[in-house]
Amino acid sequence: MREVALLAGVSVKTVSNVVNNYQHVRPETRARVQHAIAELGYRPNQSARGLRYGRTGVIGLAVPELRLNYFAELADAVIDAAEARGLNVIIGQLGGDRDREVTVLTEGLRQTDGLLFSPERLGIEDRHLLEKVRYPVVLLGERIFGGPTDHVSIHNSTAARAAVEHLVAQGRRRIAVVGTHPDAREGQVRPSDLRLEGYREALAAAGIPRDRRLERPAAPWHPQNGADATRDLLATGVDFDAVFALNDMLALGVLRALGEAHRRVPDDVAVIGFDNVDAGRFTVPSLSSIDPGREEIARTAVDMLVERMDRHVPVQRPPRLHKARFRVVVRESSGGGTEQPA
Amino acid sequence: MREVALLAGVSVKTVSNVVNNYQHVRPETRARVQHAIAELGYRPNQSARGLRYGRTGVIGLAVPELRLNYFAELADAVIDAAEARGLNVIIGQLGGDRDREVTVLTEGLRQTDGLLFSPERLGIEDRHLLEKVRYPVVLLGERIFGGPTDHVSIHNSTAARAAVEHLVAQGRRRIAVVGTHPDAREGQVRPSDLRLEGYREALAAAGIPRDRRLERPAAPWHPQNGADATRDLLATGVDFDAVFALNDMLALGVLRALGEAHRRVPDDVAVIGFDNVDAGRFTVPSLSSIDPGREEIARTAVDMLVERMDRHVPVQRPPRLHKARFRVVVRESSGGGTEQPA
DNA sequence: GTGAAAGCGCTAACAA
DNA sequence: TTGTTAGCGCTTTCAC
Repeated sequence: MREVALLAGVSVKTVSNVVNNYQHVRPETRARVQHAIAELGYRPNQSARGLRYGRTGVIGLAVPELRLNYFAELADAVIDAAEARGLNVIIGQLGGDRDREVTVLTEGLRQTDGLLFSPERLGIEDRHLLEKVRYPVVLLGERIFGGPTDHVSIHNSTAARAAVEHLVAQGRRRIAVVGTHPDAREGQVRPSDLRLEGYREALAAAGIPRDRRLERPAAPWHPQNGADATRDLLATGVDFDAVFALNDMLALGVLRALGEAHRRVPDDVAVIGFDNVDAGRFTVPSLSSIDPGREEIARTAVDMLVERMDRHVPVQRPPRLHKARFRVVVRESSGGGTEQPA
Repeated sequence: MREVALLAGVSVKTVSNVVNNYQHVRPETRARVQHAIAELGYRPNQSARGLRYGRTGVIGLAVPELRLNYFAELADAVIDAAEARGLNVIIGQLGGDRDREVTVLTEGLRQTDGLLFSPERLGIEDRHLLEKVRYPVVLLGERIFGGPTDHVSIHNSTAARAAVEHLVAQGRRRIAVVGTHPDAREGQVRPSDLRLEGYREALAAAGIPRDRRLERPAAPWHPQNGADATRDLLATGVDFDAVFALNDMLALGVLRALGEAHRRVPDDVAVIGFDNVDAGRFTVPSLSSIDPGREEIARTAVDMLVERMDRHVPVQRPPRLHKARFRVVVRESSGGGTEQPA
């Protein structure tokens, strides 16, 4: 910067003014400075700026794994939402490692002003960790509720109920659910429990008796486990005409296992998933699902974080919980077929 | 930091020593400082560190879109490779926007020491842009060759040839290719051209005459376009017993269109893709593909970048081109089926 | 409209 | 083993 000032024959302050688009700089001076900048290939040192401003303009996003479609699509949306506010995003992978989740949460990601945190292992019982965090955090997901931070989540049970109600509306009565986690611990709330709850509510509302043989455990939620659970279900010989997979990855496995067993989808068995990942649009048949409103989640979370990072906010607001709007997306696997195949 | 020093009754330097795990600190002093740190919730200011060190410890990764499986999986691998070297990663999405690619390349991502750059629009003709870049850049992908920076790429034509040779080895003779880009411009080298070249080489080597009706254009490489191209191919009525999709996204669409047309895979038509994205493991039938060695790509690229960022490297090395090892992954869609389905 | 100087938080060099 | 000082590159304040 000093060199630029020297070359342009001005002070560093004027260079700074030009770089920051300060209004009151004579056009001629501005041009001379810009020329010098180009000449020397000067790039402002962002660390120095960050030091001066007290903020880096970078936020962190911590997710389990980027190769899981859901999180890749979430990260995509978060990056775009952050960009719209002039922020960059550092992405950290937690990798299903509890210790790592604790470390990232308590220390934050380097060089960031705040963190969007989507844990996979931490639960309600770790809520106290959030109390101690010294920088702005917005929580994503369903693992922890009632913490001291802002939180963006989805209508798990309501959306699950809507999914099953859709199956019921298609005339299905023997509706299996794949992906339950039977080893519930007291105080733990997991997406699987909430979605199962919605499933049961929908059955009850339709006057369909619950049949525990139709509730199949599968964890973690990967296609392999969805396929295995479906094979188990088929092996029991119990009758069913629909499957609600608790997420789309499971649903991919369900479709696969049904295909292997020559059950036609949706004729013999209707299938609906949860998350509406891109992959579901490309299967044969295409997969019905619940769209959790990823753009809304990303936008809201970034907005909340920005607000918490902003020191100008006079009063510290109490923590907010935002649940994004969801949507039932009907595709071929549940008898829709109106939507363009891909 | 001053406050911590005050509370612990030491100088800021000692606090610094403790924070940086400097060896020669008396255990008792260290404990006192650590206590003060915990007490005050002190977190080192990374901007100040970055300013002092002349580096931020953050690198940038610029890719077209994170929701495209290939790039999500690449980003996953890059983040892990960077983490292994103590670096964080800021991810920028280029979104198929040429101007944005130019901006990101020339300005870099904020707060980063270097950039891994995987453009989608810039081509050979933009090589000169790379000349002007004032910070370490490693190029990823197949769009630009012969530039002044290090470059990590894959054996496009060789791998494509191996894919088609695999189909030939399965006894296929009427092998279609989906995903060509017919509007070649002079001097442009695109992955599609390189892979098509490999396809033709394999046919020639097997003594199979080339049939232009079997070369189907599709762009961009999305499932929808793969499906459309396959439907077109089917509509022409020309005979074929295998399809080489130039990437896996196209292949998903190919599988879909074949399924709709009741062509059995692999019995009637064998299919192989390129990229080996996770999604290919979960289709019915599972998808054969070319594994481009993502871990190797990520590791090599990060290593090269780190080396260029390191001022201790005495001589500036000439630009290097590393082509990662690939692997033909045989799954059900090309008559394999030995690999575990999911 | 432009310049001079102070200081953001940290660590390397040196001193004690 | 610990303390003091200078300065990394920038922007803010206050002169001019």
